[in-house]
Amino acid sequence: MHDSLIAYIKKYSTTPLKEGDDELIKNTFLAKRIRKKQFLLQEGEVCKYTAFIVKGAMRQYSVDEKGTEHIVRLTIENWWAVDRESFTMLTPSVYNIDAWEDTDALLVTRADFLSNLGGMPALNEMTRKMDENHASALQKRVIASISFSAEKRYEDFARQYPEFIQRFPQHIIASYLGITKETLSRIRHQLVKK
Amino acid sequence: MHDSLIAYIKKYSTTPLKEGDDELIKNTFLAKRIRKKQFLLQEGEVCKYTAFIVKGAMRQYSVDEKGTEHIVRLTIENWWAVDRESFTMLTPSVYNIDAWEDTDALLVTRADFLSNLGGMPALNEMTRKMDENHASALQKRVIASISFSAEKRYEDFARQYPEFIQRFPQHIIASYLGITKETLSRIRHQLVKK
DNA sequence: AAAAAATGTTGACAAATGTCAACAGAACGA
DNA sequence: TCGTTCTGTTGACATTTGTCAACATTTTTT
Repeated sequence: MHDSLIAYIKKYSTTPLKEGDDELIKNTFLAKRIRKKQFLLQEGEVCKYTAFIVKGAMRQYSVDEKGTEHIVRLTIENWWAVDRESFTMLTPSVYNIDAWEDTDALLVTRADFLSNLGGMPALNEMTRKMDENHASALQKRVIASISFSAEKRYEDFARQYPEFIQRFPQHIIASYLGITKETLSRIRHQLVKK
Repeated sequence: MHDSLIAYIKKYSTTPLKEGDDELIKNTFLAKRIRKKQFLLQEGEVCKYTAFIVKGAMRQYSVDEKGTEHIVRLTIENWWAVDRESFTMLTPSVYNIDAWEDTDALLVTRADFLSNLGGMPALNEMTRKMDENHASALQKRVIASISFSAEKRYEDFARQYPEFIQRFPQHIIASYLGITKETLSRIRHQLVKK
C-alpha cells in the first residue's frame, strides 16, 4: 500500500531516505478507503488531510450560486489531493474534494507531517517540488484560458493528460476546461472529422 | 531605497531579523533603474533575477504565434517581478518581463540569495509565504476564468486591484482578463449605465 | 428485472465575445 | 511644434460558446 508513495518520494527527491525513514513514513501516512462520492473535504471546512492517491480518482471543485460545479483539479494514482492553501494556512476552504471512483488513499495531517516528517530532507524537498510544479501548472492553465480557444485547450489537455480522458466523463472534462458539455461534444465531433 | 524591502520582509515574516541582517540584505539586493520598455527577462532566457519593485510598474507576458501579447501578471510597488519557475529551476522562460513605467527595483540572483540569505529564517519564511500567496492567487484566477463572465471578472479585478486600473491602460487590463480591448470598453460602458 | 440516474449527442436559437475598420483626443518623441 | 504613437470608443458584422429541450444508450441502484 505504501510502496507507491515511497517510490514517488524517491523519484521526486535527490536526497536519499535514511534507515528507518521508510517506517516513519508508513506510520505517519494512514491508509484510508474513500468510496465514490464520499468527501475528503467540504466547502467551509479546513482541509485537514493531504491525500496521496494509491488507486482511484478524485476531483476538487467549487460550486457557484447557481449550484454549478467548477472543476479545479483532477487527481488519479500517484497524485496528491489537497487544498494546499487551506491545509497550510488552516483557513476554511472554498473547495470540495470527493472521490469520483472508489479510492485508496494515504492521509496525513499537518500536525503529523510537521512533527514526524518535518525534519526529513527528502520529504521537504519533494513537497517544495510539488508546490513548484503545481504553481507552474496553474500558471500555464491561466495562460491557456486567456489565450486559447476551447478547441485548442481541449487538444492540449487531451495530449498532456490522456489518462484523464479515459477516467472522467466528458462533462467533468468540460467543466475543467471552462466550457459546457455540449460544446465539448461538438468540439470532439469537429476533431474526429479532421 | 532598501527601506521598503526591509519593511516588507518584516511584514511578511514572524521571525525577527537579527543584528546585521539588514546590512546583508542591503548588500545582496542591488538597486537598479529599469527604464520604460526595458526588459528584465526575455523569452528563451533563464530568469536571472528576482526583482522587488520599489517604485514603478512592470508586466509579465507571453507572445503567441500571431504576435499577440497575453499578460500573465502585473506588478507595482511592493510586489515581486520574476518567473519563479525559470528562476528556481534554471529553465528557459516562455515569458517576457518589461517595465511599463520607469522603475526602481532591487535585484537578486539565485546564487546570491542562496549563499547570502539562504540561512536567514525570516527571508525563507517570507519566500515561502510569497509562493503560497502566488499559488492561491493563480488558483483563484483559474476559477474565475472558467466560472465567470468577462463582466464579472472585470468587476472583481477592479474591486480587488483598484490601483492597477489607474496605472495600466485598458488594453493591458483586457489582456490580463483574457478579453479584447473593445469588449472591455463595452463592459465599462455597461457598468457606468448601471 | 425494472426504474432511475448518468452520459453523450444533436438541433434551434440566444448571448457573449471577437474582428475589422474608422475615428478622435491625449501623450510622447524628434 | 509637428508628426507619430498610444489610447479609447463605436458600428457592423462574424464567430464562438451557451442554453434549453429532446432523445438514445449505458450504467447504477433498488
